[in-house]
Amino acid sequence: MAAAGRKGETWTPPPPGRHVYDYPRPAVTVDCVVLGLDADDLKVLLIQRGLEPYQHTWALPGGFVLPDEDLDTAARRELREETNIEDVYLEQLYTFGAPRRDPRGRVITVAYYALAKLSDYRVTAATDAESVGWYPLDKLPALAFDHADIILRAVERLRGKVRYVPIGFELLPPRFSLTQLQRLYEIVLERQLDKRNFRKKILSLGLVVETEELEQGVRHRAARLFRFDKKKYERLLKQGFEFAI
Amino acid sequence: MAAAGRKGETWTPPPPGRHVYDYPRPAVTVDCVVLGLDADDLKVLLIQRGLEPYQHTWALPGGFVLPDEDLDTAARRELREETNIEDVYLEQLYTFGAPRRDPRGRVITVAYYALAKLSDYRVTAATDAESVGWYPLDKLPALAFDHADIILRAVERLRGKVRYVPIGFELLPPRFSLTQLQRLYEIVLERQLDKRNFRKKILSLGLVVETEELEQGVRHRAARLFRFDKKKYERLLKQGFEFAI
DNA sequence: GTCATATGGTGTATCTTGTACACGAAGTAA
DNA sequence: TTACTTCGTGTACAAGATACACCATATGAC
Repeated sequence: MAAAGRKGETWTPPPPGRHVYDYPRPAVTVDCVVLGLDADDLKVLLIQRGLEPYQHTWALPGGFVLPDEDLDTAARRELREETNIEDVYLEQLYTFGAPRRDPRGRVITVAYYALAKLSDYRVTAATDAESVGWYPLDKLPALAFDHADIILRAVERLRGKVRYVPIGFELLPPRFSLTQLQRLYEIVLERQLDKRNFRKKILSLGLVVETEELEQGVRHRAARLFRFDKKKYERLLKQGFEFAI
Repeated sequence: MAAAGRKGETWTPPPPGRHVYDYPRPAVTVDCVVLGLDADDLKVLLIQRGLEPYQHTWALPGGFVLPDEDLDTAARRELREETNIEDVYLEQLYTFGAPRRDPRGRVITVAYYALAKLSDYRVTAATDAESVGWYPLDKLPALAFDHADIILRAVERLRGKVRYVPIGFELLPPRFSLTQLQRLYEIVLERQLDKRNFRKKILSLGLVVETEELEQGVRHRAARLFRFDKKKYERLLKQGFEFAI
C-alpha cells in the first residue's frame, strides 16, 4: 500500500531522525495493480491496510522504495512480501504525485501493473495478517488514497495494449483452449467476438499452437488446449512482425 | 536537467540542513524530452549543463519537483524556466530510478515528453546563460546521466503512439500541406509512404480539412494547406471512433 | 444404451480496406 | 517560351474483415 508503515522483513530500519537534507524531499513508494482473469471477469488484487492512514480500508499492495533498490525490484519485492505473488508479468504504469494524495505529506508513487494467472493464486478471501482479496473491477470497495484512479489507468493500459502486444497470455494458464482465449479478449475489450473469425485470425498469426492435451474435468466435449509460442514471437518481432487482434 | 543544482528564480531556498526524516528519501526530479520536427528529421531539445556533475555536458531540461507542486506542473515549469517553451503537448513518459543513475546519490526522475512546433522555437544555437540547442536524433552529443536512454524511450513512445492517436499534428504548424504531414509520418515511422494512398487514407478519416490558404514562398506550385479538426476528433472519440494511420 | 444437454469445431460468400502504380496541371525562374 | 519542381489525382487487384449455421463429441441422467 502506498506509503504504509514499513513492514519488518529482514531489513533493519536505521534509527529515526537521522536523514537530513538541504531541501524537502518527497517519500517515494511503489504500488502494484495486479489483474487476474476469473471465469467471467477481470479482478484486481487488494489488501486491507493494517495501519493508519486508511486503516482497514482496501488498497493496492505496495510500499516504500529502499535506498539502494531499483523501482522494478521494489515493486516485485512488495508484491512478494504482501501477497506472495512472484514471477508475474510486471510493467511500470504511471507515476502519481499530486501534492495531497497522501494525508501524511508528500508521497509520490510509481505505479506498476501486473498480470497474473488467477488460478495460481487462490487467496480468494483472507490469507495473511491483513486480508488479501480479488475484487471484480465493477464491484470495487472503497479504496485508500488515489488507488481507484490508479486501477482505472491500469485497466485502460491493458485494454490499449492487449490488441497490439501478446500480453493476454499472461492472464491464462500455459495451456488454454481457444474459447478461453476468446473470452479473455471479450472481457478485456468489452465486446463480443465471432468464434470462427476469432479462431481464423488467431491461428493465422501462427503464434498459438496446438498441443496434444485436452481440457479436463468438464461435463461436455473437452476442448483442445493450445499454447503461446513465445520464442517464435520473439523471433518474428526482430523481423518487424506486428501482432494485432 | 536531472538533479542539477536549483537555479535562482523567484523561489527562495530554505536554510540548508533543515529537512529531517526517519528514513532516507530519494530526491525527485522531472526531465523533459522535447521533440521537434525539422525539414528532414526529428530533433530533441538539449541544454548544456552549467553545474557539476556533468558540467558543460548536454542534458535534458529538467529539475527538482517543488514540495507542493504537481509532477506535470513541475515539468512545464522547468521547460519554461530553462528553454522558454510553453503551451506544448506534454505527457508523462516513464520514471527512471536506477540507484546509481546520478553520481550525487539517489535521484528518481519522472520523465516527460513534449512535442513542439520547432518553427516556433528558433533557439538554434545558444540562447541563455547555458546553451540550448536542437539536436537530430541520429547525431546526439554525449549526454549526462541516463538521458540517452530517456530520449530513446521517448522516441519509441512517439513511434508507437503516432499511428493510433493524432498527436503528429502537435509537431506541425496549425496549417500544413498534406506533403508535410506525410513527411512527418515518414520520418517518425521510418518508412516511405505512397502519396496517393496516404492522402486517400487521411482524407477518408475526415479529420483533416481543407482551408482556403496556400503554401507561401515556395519556388514551385504552392500546395493547399489543411488543418486538423480537433473538435470533430473529440466528438468522434466519445462515440468510440478509432484514429489509425 | 439411448437420449438430452452443452460446448467444440469447422467453411464460404461478400464487403471493406490496403496496395501498387504514372502522368498532366500549376506555379516559378531564367 | 522553356525548363524545372512539386501538386494533385484514379483504377485494378489483393488481402483481410465480417457475417453467418450446423454437425461432432463428450457427459450425465434415466
